[in-house]
Amino acid sequence: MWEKVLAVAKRRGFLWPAFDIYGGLRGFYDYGPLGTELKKNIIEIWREYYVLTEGFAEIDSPNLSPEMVFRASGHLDKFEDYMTVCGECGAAFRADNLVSAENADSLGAEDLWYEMRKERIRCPECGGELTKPEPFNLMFRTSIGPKGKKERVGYLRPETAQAMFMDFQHLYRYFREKLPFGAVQIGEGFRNEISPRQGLLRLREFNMAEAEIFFDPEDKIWPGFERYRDDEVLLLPNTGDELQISLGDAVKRGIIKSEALAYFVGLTRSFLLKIGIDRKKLRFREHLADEMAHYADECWDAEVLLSYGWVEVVGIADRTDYDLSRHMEFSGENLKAVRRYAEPREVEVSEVVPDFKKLGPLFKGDAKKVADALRAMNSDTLKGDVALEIDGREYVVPEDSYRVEKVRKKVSGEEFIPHVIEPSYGIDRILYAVMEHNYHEIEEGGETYRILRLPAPVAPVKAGVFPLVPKDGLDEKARLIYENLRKARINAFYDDSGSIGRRYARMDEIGTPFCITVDYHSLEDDTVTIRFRDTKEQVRVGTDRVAVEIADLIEKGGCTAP
RNA sequence: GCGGCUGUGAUCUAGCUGGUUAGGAUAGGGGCUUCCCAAGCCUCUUGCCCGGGUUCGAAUCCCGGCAGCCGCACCA
Repeated sequence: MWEKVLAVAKRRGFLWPAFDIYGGLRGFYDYGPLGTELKKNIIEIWREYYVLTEGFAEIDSPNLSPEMVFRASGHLDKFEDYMTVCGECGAAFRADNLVSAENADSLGAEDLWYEMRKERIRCPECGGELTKPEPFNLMFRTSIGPKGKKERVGYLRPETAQAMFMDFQHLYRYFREKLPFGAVQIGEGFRNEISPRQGLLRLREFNMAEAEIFFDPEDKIWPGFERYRDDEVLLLPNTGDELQISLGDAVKRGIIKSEALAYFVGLTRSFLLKIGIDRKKLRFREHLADEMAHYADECWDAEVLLSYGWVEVVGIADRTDYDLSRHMEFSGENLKAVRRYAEPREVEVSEVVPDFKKLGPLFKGDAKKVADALRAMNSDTLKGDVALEIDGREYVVPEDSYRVEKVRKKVSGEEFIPHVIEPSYGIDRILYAVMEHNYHEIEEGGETYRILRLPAPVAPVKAGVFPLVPKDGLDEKARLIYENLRKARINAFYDDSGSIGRRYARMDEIGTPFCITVDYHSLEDDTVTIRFRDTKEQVRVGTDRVAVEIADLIEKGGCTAP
């Protein structure tokens, strides 16, 4: 099946293997003119959901990041696996899975190699000799800046998400310090897959659309949940069997842990159906504990049934406070939000008050550093002389150079690290799925007739415009209609070659929902026919009404006569 | 990365026990014809995955690479 879909995609200009004239390279595709348009339309509808409807803020950040970002995000550690290969049968294994040491996954190449030899580990498949473990990271590494001292290690991002965490402070302020809010980013991600396969399903450079929704972990009630509460979804929880259930009930029964997460399951489902995913071939599967990403606490994948089997197209993960905490730790910046009280409260807190009259003479220029360190200590347990270590130097602070005081303070709120829910969409996979789910073959007189039944809003070409025959002024009239459609920002396609049937067929194959034909009748009463892809029905409308009608039909999304 | 199968115009394919200008169909362009669903006629365009070897001569045999499919492994 995918061969057929990809064959049409290639022939008609949706997708081409990249670098084709040099033999191609696995895991890279070019989008042709129709594919680019289709992708654009899918992304535009995604924006309608996330940016226009939800009011989330879209940002756009670099593809290339300095190393520290992925130290903080965990991608460098968690994703640097050590691979060992069998010299006999060629099977590859993760070295840390073979050795019995408890901390195996944190060992380096040398230690793993030592362990492997100590335990006399051989190939679990055939008993052959294994090679020394080699680090393997799925991120593309490069260097930033000129060679030499100023050179820095950089990586192409494996997800767009990190920028939204790093920009948290800006975003928080942008949203007037109110939670929940969301940020989105649409862009490329890069993963150096060992073995890309199956067309668009595993690319090394791919398009993703991600949203990060920041919220107060004590308040996972989601304001707009009503919108999807009664939607029936097919769920596959990690604890039991597949079930059809409304999202409201799924939350009530604890199958999905929060309304917030369930909301994005509902939103995702609505989006996927709108762009043409077959509702019978869509389910949401909960990750098993051991397949969860290092940052996730709960994760539901939207999966679509393709000829390859069930394929993940969207991951909706509860990333908790993992990312913000890590970036706080690695950057030293404060990435917290404030939970404001209705009324500022008076609270009594104990505080360390350094006595500079004593500290000054004692520590001279270091006095301020010492005082800061003192203030940072737990005032409840502080007593007596205090030994401090700052920047490798030891200080002993005598008991009489500070005091602990109870202070009454006005507190207007408390700080906390927001939690994050992340719906992450693989655009390329979705685009392929939309094509496959809408690809139909009809046998007609021994010939195979292909129709791509794309919903009108995603179809790359909205309308074909034809003169029934290219003479007697029919062609001029058709060209005029074509021009008018384009002026109305409707992507139309003019064609006067060959027979009318052939032209309809061409449009059907690329998923064009409507065809407008100028016939001899048009010359008399200034009407033309609109032909509907899915039913081949035709209706007549006035020439001056065409652009409005088509715009209206696209809006409605259907592809049959009204 | 390993193993199996495979690679001929845009697509499907013939040729592949080595031997002239690689044949067909579909698609595509131009023209004729045509009053609504791949009709017909004329005409034209595009190809042996890449590199090396064997040979007088390679699409054909051998080696390597690249790519595709399937299986294994991997997949934050």
